Amino acid sequence: MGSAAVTKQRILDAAERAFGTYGFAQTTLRSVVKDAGVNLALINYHFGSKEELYQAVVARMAKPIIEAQLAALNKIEPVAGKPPLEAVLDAYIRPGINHLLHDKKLALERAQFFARYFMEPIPVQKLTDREFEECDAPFLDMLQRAIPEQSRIQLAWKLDAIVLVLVRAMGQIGQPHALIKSYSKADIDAAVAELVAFSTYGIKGE
Amino acid sequence: MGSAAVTKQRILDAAERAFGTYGFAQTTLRSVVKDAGVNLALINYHFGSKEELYQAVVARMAKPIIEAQLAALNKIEPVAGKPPLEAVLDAYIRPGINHLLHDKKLALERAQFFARYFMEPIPVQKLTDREFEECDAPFLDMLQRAIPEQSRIQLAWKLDAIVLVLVRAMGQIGQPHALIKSYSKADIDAAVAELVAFSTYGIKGE
DNA sequence: GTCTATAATTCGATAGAC
DNA sequence: GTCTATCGAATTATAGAC
Repeated sequence: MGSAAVTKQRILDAAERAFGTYGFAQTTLRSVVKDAGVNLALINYHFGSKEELYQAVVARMAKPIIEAQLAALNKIEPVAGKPPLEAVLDAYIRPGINHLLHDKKLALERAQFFARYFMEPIPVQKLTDREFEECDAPFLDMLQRAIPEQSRIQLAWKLDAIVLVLVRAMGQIGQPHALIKSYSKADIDAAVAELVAFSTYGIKGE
Repeated sequence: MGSAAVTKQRILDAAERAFGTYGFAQTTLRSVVKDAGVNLALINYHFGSKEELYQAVVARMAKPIIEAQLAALNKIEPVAGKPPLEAVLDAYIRPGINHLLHDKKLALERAQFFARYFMEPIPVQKLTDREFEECDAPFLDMLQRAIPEQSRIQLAWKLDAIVLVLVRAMGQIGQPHALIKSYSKADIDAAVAELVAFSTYGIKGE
């Protein structure tokens, strides 16, 4: 890999940490280049602007998660003509956690960025509106087949709520009362099971 | 009320709107005074700094909500020696929503501020760490009496998740797929019922 | 208490040398 | 591609008149 590619990656890594910790508005490009060990002007050279840097960080993170989620969704086997609710939620929750936490050295910063990403003010959210959009529709379709008696609006806010809880759980790893106790595979699997159960019964409502 | 008190209130109202819409970092004091119709220098005269203004807004909002939640908690009647889970969650969820949405003219901005408040980066959260702290312990105590078979850590992350979902619901009022469709009492009551059900079954996990 | 005017920083972005 | 140096804009905070 050429030194330019290395520079871009160092900037993206440092930006991920900064945006995840301080949010978009409170992140300064000067702190990013200091952390990355590169020159200030290189951000604008490689990415154009602060907003485009943010979009690049989001895009790099979203791509593998969406691919994993859709792959899991397509593997669901219907039971009695319906996809099992628990399987749909598992396909939604597990790939994101697994991918984000796979590399233990990067897990915390990825989780924190992901948590912060969903909590930006609307003007910042508009910068990356369409990144995860392609994933919501197919999951909502499958949810409606799993629970036809609930409206799409009900399922939509519940799915949104699950993303929130999921993101919250990842952002709090290591803190005293966190759901995910450590980055070990056992703790992660246990947490996923709890999240899927919480979501399944919460959504089913019975 | 003297004109100084009017000025302070106008600043607090405008700050609530701005902080709720743009977050702490992206809110400029210039936009606040423009919205409030007062002079820029009066913010520092009355509140000292941007951070202290933010703390004042949070304190004004938190006080009545906490009082209402604790009052509702104390009214719970045990059934067979245990407080009913649904009653505990109702006492947690309903007072906040009712107080925030009571005044229809202020409901949207209050809800949005409340949603944004929970989603600020850690440096901003530190400014107001202790505001809602006194409310968590008594509710966790009551939850443990309601479901003794679950650990305090399990109940803690689930209660935290419910706050998140609640806050999310309030912050999205009026948007297309929102849980709370309007500020009418009927829509609010319906949403509270759905949230309580979602939380009850999600927490119970069966 | 309220205003005008401005000080003192800080930030994103860029020009131009290498 | 990478660097230094700096511009121009925007911000918080404040000094001083009224």
